[in-house]
Amino acid sequence: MTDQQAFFDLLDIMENEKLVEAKRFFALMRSTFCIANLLYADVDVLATGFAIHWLHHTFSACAARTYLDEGFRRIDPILRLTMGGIRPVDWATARQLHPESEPLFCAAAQLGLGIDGVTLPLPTPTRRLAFLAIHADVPAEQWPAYRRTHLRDFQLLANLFHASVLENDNRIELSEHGAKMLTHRETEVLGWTAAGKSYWEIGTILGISERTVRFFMTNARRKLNVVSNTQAVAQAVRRDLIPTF
Amino acid sequence: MTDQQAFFDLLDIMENEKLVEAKRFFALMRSTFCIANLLYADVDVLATGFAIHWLHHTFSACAARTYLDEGFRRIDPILRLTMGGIRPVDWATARQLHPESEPLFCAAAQLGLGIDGVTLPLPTPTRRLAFLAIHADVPAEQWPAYRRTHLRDFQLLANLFHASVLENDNRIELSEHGAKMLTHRETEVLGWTAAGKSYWEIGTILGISERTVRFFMTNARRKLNVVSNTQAVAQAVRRDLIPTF
DNA sequence: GACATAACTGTCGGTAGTGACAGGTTTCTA
DNA sequence: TAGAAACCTGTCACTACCGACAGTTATGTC
Repeated sequence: MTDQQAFFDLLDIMENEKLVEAKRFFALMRSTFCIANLLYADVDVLATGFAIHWLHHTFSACAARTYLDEGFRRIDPILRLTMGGIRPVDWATARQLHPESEPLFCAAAQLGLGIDGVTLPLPTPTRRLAFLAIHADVPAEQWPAYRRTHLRDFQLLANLFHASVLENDNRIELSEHGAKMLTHRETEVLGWTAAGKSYWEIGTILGISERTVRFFMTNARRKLNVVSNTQAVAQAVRRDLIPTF
Repeated sequence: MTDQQAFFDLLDIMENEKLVEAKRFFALMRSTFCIANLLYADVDVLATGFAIHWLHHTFSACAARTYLDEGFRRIDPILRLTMGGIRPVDWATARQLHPESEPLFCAAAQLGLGIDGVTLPLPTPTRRLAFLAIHADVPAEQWPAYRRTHLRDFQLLANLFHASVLENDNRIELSEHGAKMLTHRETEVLGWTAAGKSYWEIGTILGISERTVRFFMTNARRKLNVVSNTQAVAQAVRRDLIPTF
């Protein structure tokens, strides 16, 4: 089987080369398998609005724009299923499970995109979640057999590509580095917030203005590198930064 | 190829059955591939000393005792590499990279265990890390070809088994507290709120409406007898009602 | 004297959270 | 077969939060 040999060649590359560019990986995938399009995204699920760390795809600019403009992200059942588990997500299955997402699939059909594909969740232990979406280029009737044969190939290669991306991601973890100490007032205000007090109440308790309470909370949020008071309190309690009362 | 068919049968089982017991998975793996032993462990990397959540293996009691008694865990280079990345870890490679771990491999040889095997890291987004160690039962000279052929099978099947374990593990959390005050959904929503997510984002993550997220949070607030989400999270973290992430 | 840090205050506009209203389904147990 | 419990959804009115704008004063250290 020459098919087999192509896979093994690709496997050798993915296992032995330190860095494999997305463009190259995608090209190799498309030449090895019957793939129409690929999409790889690395998402920080801790950040607000799912901050995307890393994104590469081979879809047309038109298709990408439609997806974003129509707000399909909000109803995309594939995304939901991908975020919620670690099993491969079949697009057809996702479509069946969420009939409300028909507009998305109709739009995809109009753009000439097939509906046969699979998305592989690629979790990491650091609360980031990546996935590789694979859009097959085979007739619908051949899809089940194609999927069954190549899912294992996709899973392994996706994992190796994901490993390559992570290993070459030089981002510095700011959580430890930027963890400045909180001032007295910041600790105080955080403590009262954890006790369920509103800004106005805390201002009254401490004899300062509501605005100033907000100022301290904003500083605390920045120092803890979080986006909401709730998250700040969760961090502070876990790190034992505020006294229990 | 009957070999192929056996793999596909196993794949069908792993994809379609809700719960696959470790014992059965291991038996199926051993009958499908030339495998001597298997070990699956699910580890909480945040807990002190790597608390093991879930563990199953087919090694002999003697081998397991030797491993523990000799403190091999501390010098086990396979474990290190597994914890530190997401690529498959070859035992031979680990041995080469860490010559100081020779005692471990010598002991393994004395117990009649081969040294050809591979360990697959299986990360989750919740700071837990599992792995499946596969100890091959093929002559050393056949190992490279065997590995190349079946690594993809192992990767996919390991992922599916891991998914099965995770999906069936969520229900036994908090059992130590006896009176489980919060429901599963309430705990889940509280956890995401502590992570700084908005109602809309949580709804997207869990695949439910924003309104329903609000419903769960309202119930959680009432049960915890607090007035704000922030206070609820503070209480929940202090009482260890939500997992740390 | 320049600089850094902590404490403090005001306004505006937008988004997120909150309570109270009123429904629904599924699943399990008495 | 009734009822409880968990899960799920919608709308309205109101309040709280949050980022970005633009400041002041006091206390230190180099």
